[in-house]
Amino acid sequence: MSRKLSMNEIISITKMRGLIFPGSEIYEGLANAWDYGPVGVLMLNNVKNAWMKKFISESPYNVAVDTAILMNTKVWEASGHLANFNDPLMDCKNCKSRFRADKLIEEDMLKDQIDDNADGWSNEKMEAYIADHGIKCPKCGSIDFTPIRQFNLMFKTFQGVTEESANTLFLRPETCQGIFVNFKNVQRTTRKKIPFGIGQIGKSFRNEITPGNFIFRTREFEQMELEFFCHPDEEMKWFQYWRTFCAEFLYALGIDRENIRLRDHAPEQLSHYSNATTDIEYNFPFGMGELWGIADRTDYDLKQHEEFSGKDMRYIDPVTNEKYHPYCIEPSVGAGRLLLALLCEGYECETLEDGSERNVFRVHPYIAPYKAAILPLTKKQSEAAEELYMMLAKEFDCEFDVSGNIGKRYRRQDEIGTPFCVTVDFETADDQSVTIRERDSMEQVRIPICDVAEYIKERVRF
RNA sequence: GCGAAAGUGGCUCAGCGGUAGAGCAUCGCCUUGCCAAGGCGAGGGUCGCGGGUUCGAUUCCCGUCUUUCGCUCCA
Repeated sequence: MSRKLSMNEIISITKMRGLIFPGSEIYEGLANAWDYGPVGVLMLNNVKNAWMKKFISESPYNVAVDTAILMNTKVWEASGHLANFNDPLMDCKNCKSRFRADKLIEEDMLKDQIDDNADGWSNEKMEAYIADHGIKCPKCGSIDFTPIRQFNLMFKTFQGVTEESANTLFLRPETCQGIFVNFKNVQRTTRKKIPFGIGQIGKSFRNEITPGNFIFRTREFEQMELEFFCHPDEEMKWFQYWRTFCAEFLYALGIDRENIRLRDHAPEQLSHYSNATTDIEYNFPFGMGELWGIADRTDYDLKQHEEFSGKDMRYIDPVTNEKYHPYCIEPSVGAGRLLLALLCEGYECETLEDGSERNVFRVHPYIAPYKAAILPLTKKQSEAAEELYMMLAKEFDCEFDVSGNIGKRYRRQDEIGTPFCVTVDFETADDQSVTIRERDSMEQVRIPICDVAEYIKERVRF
């Protein structure tokens, strides 16, 4: 008998066990900011390593980069973020509803059958239009709006010592632009032929209005993105390929197929640059939430950068000499989100045969923060256990714990997902063997000390 | 942004106009012979913050901040 833990229980355990702490906690916190603790950082790194392993190291197609968070502002002009990530918002003072000024104007124009839009208008111009045309609040009908306030989804900062607009920089809202601007560099230096991909793990920043659901949506987050470049004729083939590949990755990590849904966007839902998009959603405790977005970005980005930079972004096929803009398939997943999905999937409260309960984090051993905990049965075995710990710590992340009775220590390890507990007991000195207790089954095997490292390594592979 | 509720040790909470308690957790000693056992002991809180009333405020009042839950917004 077992039940999944609720989000609150997970937040509580992860805080108690040093996985995730609320950000800036001693100063009343900062909404939607979270810090990874000593245990959490191991797990987060393992999530990233798993992605690197499957999407880069083991891939015949892909290579990785790590590009700067701060980029030339022209990048964001080219990508469309300066124009599209910038919403002119105004509130109705009467009913407190919030609207986008440009949308109100466009609706009004539509009503009057004027074929125009408010793109590129200044705030003053939009405010004047709304006043002149007596546009009412669509909600309550009153005409009493606040002035327009710019709400930019990009975090702004300044380079240099003076805060002048000439020095304005933005924290990147997505990592992929660092890849697009380096497309030629990477292709030239790796001599990769199409199709090939460039992956990257890195932080992105979005000034979201929406609150978080724990680490689901944060303003600072880590993306694991692949930009896969292919011939335009093969876009659908590779879109399907990566769509399946990503789903299989999740299943391999132990996520139940029942909790995964692949949702294909309807044509009218697609972004302006996309021919096809699939969201891989996970059944979080708060509902289905997007985990992985797989987008066919066409040749939009390379063409935009070609236009804004004046540099030729085409690929030259060395065999046919065909010159073209490759299409790009982008599977993008949040490291924190994936980790949250694994927490939600793995944390269970299990009722044992004797009626007692244990919290256990059933996670793929590769992701588990510690692969093994080295436990002396009593303090008499401390020295021998410590020796074993020093030996195993060279091979993988281990923990050493002497305090409390053995059962208590097993439970502590269960709560952070340690797959193996290695117990040094009274017989160890005589038979040079130890007991290995497995997390999920709670079963024990006797293994010679010299085989322990190999035994565990074999079982934590991904 | 609106409404509601809540802020007391690491966690869950109790309490009361006279400067704080429990359980769990942590640490130490004893015990320990494989799944949160037991005994003894210890540490840890200016009761979110600011102001007011009062001889005295964790308790009453006002403000403020934060969090949670709804709605709204965003996508």
